[in-house]
Amino acid sequence: MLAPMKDDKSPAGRPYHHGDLSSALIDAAEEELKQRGIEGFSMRGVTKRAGVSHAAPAHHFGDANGLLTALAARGFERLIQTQRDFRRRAPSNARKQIEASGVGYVVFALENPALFRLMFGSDRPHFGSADLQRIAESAFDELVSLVRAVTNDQGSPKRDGAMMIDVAAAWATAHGLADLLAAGRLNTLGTLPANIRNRRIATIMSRAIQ
Amino acid sequence: MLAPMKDDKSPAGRPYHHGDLSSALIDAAEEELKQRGIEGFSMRGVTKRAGVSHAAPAHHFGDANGLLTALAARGFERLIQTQRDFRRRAPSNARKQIEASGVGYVVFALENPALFRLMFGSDRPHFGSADLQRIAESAFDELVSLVRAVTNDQGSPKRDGAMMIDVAAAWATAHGLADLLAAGRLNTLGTLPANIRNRRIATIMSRAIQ
DNA sequence: GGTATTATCTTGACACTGCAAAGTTAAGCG
DNA sequence: CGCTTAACTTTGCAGTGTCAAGATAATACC
Repeated sequence: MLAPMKDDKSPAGRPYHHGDLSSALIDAAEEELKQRGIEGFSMRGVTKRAGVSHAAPAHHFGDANGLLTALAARGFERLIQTQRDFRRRAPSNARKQIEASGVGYVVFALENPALFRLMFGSDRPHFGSADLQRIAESAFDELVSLVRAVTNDQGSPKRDGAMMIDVAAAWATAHGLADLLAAGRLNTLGTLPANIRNRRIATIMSRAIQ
Repeated sequence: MLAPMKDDKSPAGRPYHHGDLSSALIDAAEEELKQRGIEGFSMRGVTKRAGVSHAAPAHHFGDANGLLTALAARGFERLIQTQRDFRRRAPSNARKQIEASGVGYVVFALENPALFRLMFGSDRPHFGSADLQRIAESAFDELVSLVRAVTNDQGSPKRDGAMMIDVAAAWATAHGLADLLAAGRLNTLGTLPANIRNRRIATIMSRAIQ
């Protein structure tokens, strides 16, 4: 007679307890987002990918927006990382650093368009969440310190008001290029080979800080 | 005995044929969009506002995205109009004109944040539609001719490649400011009084064209 | 080790959504 | 008047997010 084989699998072919469902759901959610975009994103699609029931995420994330909040936080981590990668390969002077940071921002958006839109073009993540707020703020803080480094390099540190303009100009330039390119709205620039495109992005970034 | 009173009202209290349902639906859709955002937008909510059955729009717009396409087209018309309004009140020299155009772009986004997001941050409108494509292109063309005017003013007209950089820089700057400010992400700038804020936007715009 | 508790996951139900099909009303036109 | 067609309603269906209740496994405690 057959043993009940209760040791590792349920009759459905998978263990009742997933083990690491929380991060598996974030992975599945990113895949779902990549393939169907925010506007096609569905919780039941995510759970299908992860092979669990449609109500499984509730315990970990509350509702769908809770899962998207965690996904957005992962996005900000990756954005920061991409910017650092580009800065590491750039000359160490402050202006080149901020140009590289802007190029990293745009490259992130091009490599993760749906995630970028979740982070900056959606109301679904809960931006009041402590985790998300902290990581998003730290991305902003890096920008501010880069701008400060530029103005310090120039000998005469600017007043706060003037520096605020530089911060707004730098962020807006990177963000505008990122959003338009990721949406395919700026194809005269977007269809160029990556290295040439990135040089031009750096040129445009350099104008923002004066 | 009662007359069937078939002259003007149905038993539901409204005429069976609306008369101008098409534009009434676009109005209702804009209100729905303003109140619930793209991500809360629902066709049934729109028809409730317009006081018709939930399937009434199908005849005029096909599906929900068809209605959003018409709404996006109205958005581009209003964007162009706002930019023209700001240019009309600005000095006629080319640089001031492009600065004013950028300020108009941002002001439009601040006054119509949900519409702006529909136009630039959504995949739902059918951007291949002839009407929408034409009006969106004409907005882009105005930008290109403004940039050309600047470079012509400077005596030596630039080559196409250089002008393309100026176009990308100007659009990205305006778009980045618009998107970030409308999303409340740039509050050091966004919370200033409108006239001061607009002067700073013009300053940032002026850096984009060199 | 055995039992109670708690965390994790499933099942079922509900209201809402967009869309398609079929029916109803009115308008245009001979 | 009658026919055709446009405009709108009703009905039905599959898919969605969320809630409540149940099932199962891990853990805590004795």
